[in-house]
Amino acid sequence: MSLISDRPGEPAYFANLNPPQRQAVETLEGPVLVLAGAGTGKTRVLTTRLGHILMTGRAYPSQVLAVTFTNKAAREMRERLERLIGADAEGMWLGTFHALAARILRRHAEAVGLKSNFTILDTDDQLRLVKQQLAAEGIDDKRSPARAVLAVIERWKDRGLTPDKVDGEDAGDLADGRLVKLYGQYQERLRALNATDFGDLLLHNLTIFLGQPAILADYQRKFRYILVDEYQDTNISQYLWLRLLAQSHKNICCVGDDDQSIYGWRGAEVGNILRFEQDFPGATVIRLEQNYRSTPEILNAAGHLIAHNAGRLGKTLWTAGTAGDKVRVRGMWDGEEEARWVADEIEADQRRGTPLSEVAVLVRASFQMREFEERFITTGIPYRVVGGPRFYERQEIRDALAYLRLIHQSDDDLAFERIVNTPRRGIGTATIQTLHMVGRGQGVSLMEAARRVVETDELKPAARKAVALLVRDFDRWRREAERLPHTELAQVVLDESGYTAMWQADKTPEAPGRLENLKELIVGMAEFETLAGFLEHVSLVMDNAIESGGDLVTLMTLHAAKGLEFAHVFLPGWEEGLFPHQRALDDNGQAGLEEERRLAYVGLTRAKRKADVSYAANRRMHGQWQSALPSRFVDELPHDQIEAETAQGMYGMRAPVGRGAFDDIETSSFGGYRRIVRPLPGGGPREGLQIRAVGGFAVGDRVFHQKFGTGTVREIEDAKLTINFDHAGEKRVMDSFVQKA
DNA sequence: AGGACGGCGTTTTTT
DNA sequence: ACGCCGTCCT
Repeated sequence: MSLISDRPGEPAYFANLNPPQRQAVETLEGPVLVLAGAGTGKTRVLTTRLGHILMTGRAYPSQVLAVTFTNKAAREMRERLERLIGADAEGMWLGTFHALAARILRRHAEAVGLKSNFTILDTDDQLRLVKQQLAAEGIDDKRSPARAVLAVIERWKDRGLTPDKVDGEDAGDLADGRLVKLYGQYQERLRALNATDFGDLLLHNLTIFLGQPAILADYQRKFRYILVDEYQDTNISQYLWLRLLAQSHKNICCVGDDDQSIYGWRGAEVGNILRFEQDFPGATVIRLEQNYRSTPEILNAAGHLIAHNAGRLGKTLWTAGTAGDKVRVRGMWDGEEEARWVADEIEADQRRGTPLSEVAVLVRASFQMREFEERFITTGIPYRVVGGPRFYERQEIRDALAYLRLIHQSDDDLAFERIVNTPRRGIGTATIQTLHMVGRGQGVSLMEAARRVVETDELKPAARKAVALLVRDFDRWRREAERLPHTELAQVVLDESGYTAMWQADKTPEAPGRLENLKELIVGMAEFETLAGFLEHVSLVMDNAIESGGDLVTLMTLHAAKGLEFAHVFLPGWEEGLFPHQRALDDNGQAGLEEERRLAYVGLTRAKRKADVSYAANRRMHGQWQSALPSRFVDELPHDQIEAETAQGMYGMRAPVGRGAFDDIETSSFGGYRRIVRPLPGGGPREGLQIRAVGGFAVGDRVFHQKFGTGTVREIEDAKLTINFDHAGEKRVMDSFVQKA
């Protein structure tokens, strides 16, 4: 394809852009916010804009910074850009926030007390570190679990807060008020290990930029154009990083969709996108609202739903496409019936010739997947599950990597601890304790401590011999690393350490698979030139690279579905408590609810032609049958434009939407969203968003439940009744599902 | 050093 | 209900 179009002076890549898309491509100077609704051609705009910058000679590739959130997005952007302009894109700084920050940090590591070969820790390592700290500080790890401590530290890092900037107030009662101190110690430990965690990559960049203006100025000059994808997912650190880099020329273009911000729980700050015009005065805001993906019915349903959110910039998606099917909503008796129904519908799709790869089931929580998998297996519907444990998170892979990390960087105590006695080589806890003492006492790493200890008689002869052997092995491997290609080195290390033999001797059913994975690891290493390059890849690119090709139904969480599209999308489990999830409501109130609603919006907008929402009255959760009401999101769909059905035998179910659902419930508008208020038997409306049940039950009442029969009310907690059923035993049910007997 | 038992949590996930 | 993790006991 020629880059010159029929119209002289008009590059061919402008063809097929609609006016706002074209404006987004051509507005190169100054801050630009592109509000790109779902399915509005965002990726095309991003790549064309990059191509335009390069092809018009406004900057060399090395002067363009293009930031994405995931490796997948970075890869796609690079591929599409290369398709557009070929090799001219080489040398561009295109990558994830973390990869780019790591690249910068390796150049200036000494500025924050690190060596440039620092290790990037994974969650396992971080947790181990925090646990050690809690133990050392004598903090009860029952009351202050390492997970929770780490979560608070990470949220601080997300907000760009170093230990000296944290105010201890928001630590709660975690760690007996010593959390800030713990954070400081944690950072010191990382430095001693010559390691960072993910948050540090950005945080250290900020420290360097703010502490060494000359370095910042270099990067400000270097990156003449900055492009950011999925801006609604950035956290405060990332925002600050971008703002510093863009400060002088302000040629920053952020693309995102506030309505698709679904990662607040891991530090993303939807406020970044909402505040863009204040943060970057004079910004051009461009809305991409023409949707090329979905039918008007789907867009309508999604638009009506998301309009219930208060905090949004506002966008209305439209399509030039022709009418399709209405979005369907179906109420089911239980999760099993729901799964059966979905499977039946998928078989109907199959008969109509819809490829299964165009069908997806999107769930709120992964436990919902089990029921669908079971049904798909019994029905013989081929499916794939997206998500789940990833290659680099497997035990055997982490072990193998620990060996390689330790060869590469012998200060890596966490790697040392991981493999010091794996396979068993007679180095027990007592010996490791001694190594720790020596290491701490002399201010050296465990590997160095081990080396020194074998020269003394601090250890029993057997242990001393084992440690000496280990040190000798690592010394040898480190020497061999100089001359052997890293794939061969890995092979040698796994064999000589006895690690391979350990799994060969293992007779559990998983063992052969683990050996396979180790082989795969070594094959994967071949793509990299150096061990360092490979390790960087592993820590930053924890991808599931394998995209299976077959014609399979996709089963995944709503979160995992962002950015994808399918002809037919099933959205099961739209029940209060599950979706919106109770925890989101409890932990984050109104903001939590709005994020759940955005998640529903993301789900709906994945559908190209058909969307099927469903809810079940009863569901087995945590081993108990739980009853639930249809999600409030069901009621937030445009009643007159959806097709609602309720399965037979739904006694006690609310009337199907579209025919007066919630007609008996008083509703009122509260700050732009609907709040459902219901008079309680013993008092006025209470805080919270629960839907209250009709009719007061009292302890001791005899009641009837469609599924469990008759029973006696034992306990009442809000709308939840604990009932002792005559035959089914004690169950907790929503009061709307029982009637007085 | 390895198994048994008890306690707890059980939304979403990238880098 | 269930699985995972940590501890304790052998």
